[in-house]
Amino acid sequence: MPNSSVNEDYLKAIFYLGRDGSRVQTTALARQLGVSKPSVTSMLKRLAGKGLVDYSSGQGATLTEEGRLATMRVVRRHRLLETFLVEVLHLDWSEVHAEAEVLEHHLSARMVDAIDRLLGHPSEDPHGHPIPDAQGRLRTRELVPLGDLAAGERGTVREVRTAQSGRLQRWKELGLVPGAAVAMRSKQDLEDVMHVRVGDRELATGTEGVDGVFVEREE
Amino acid sequence: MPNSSVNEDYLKAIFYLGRDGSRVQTTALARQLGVSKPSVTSMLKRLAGKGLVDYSSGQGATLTEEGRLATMRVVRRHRLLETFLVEVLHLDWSEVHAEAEVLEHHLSARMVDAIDRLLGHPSEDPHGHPIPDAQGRLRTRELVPLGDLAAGERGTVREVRTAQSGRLQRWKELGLVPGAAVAMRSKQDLEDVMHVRVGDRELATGTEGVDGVFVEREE
DNA sequence: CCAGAGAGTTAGTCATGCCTAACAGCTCAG
DNA sequence: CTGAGCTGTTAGGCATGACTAACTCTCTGG
Repeated sequence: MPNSSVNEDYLKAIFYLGRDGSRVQTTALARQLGVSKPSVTSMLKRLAGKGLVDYSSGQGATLTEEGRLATMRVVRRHRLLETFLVEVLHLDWSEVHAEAEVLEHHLSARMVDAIDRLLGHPSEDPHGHPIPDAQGRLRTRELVPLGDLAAGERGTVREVRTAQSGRLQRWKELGLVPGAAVAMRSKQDLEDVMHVRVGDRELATGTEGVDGVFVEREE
Repeated sequence: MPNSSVNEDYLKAIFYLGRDGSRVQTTALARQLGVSKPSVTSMLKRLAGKGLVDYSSGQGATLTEEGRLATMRVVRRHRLLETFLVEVLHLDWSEVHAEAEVLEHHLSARMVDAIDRLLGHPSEDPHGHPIPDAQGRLRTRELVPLGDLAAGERGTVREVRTAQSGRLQRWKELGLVPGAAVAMRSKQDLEDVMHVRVGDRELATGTEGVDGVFVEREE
């Protein structure tokens, strides 16, 4: 039995919520997926039955190795799709997430290969997320939230993490896209205001406004 | 509620089986869709409840106007997808049907428009099937099965109708593709053998071998 | 110490689609 | 005219994945 669409959504959510190594809580999954807590409990049991997650009542869930591989295949499809939608179909950077979210569950291996080939085997998607390779390996980088830069520090935007198209649109207008050079000018932590140079423009913002923008620190 | 994937498969099947204007039988649908007859009965009731088909017990089913429009939207997505898979992703003519069969249920209006635009608003798919326009209008043509040509008659291949990739592959090798000029040389009806000129090649075949190849008669 | 907030579970339901078993009605061959 | 072979239906069940109601458990604050 291949994984169903819903199935894959749970795996992805467990993957993202458990990135810090912690076990993923029922409530966190319910919130993330927009379903009730009992739905999560019952689904975790089924996923455990399929060998995709480790789960014991009340202790949260983690992916098994098999579950992690299955998740990487979904993430690979998602990120290749986003790249494809932007590069080939010329859809907007800020809109492609929702499309990819649906289609990622329905692409055959043949189509994934064809897209990968057409795009020249890209290593990251338009938002800077690394694309897992066909073996499920995912490149990792040392990134920090833009807001974590100290005054005077410089860096380069590498990833923008959000599923909200409005935020993406704003960041695009501000020049906060992967590759952009940034420099933290000053921070007033008490008022939650920071001044950041983005390319050759100045930006004043609160932490919330750039939450999800990740940069590589300049050495 | 949008139509589910299964839902759309039933509508398509009713559309194709009912092209001749007849009401579509439960058994025919069950065979076409590979499900049991009771499944069909129960689904027809639900489709009738949604106003997509006319159905009364024991009398077969037909599409309502609303059902026909919904079907045209699916057919449009399917045929645009096939064209796209061949033209852009360079998948083989004979393989794309299965892919399109899945994806047709999951394309947003935005993606359909993007594909349509990228392809330059094509009027037919790689197998020669007309693509319904965005308003659900479907061009109709006077086509006859290749095997119906009388000895001496000429024509042009316009559509190849089959979901079997092996048949498509064979026809491609034989040159039986949309646009090909054909001429019926001779027919031995008793032995079910006909000799057809395809482009500049000679082909000897039985009716079965070219069942699904439709031609436009030369005036 | 105990009340309330949260986390998490069980129990019971529902909708969607699928299945088999059983039965009813029609038609046609012998 | 009778039974075999269709057609099609009803009835009852199953898996998936969701829900609400109601419960337990644990932790924390007063």
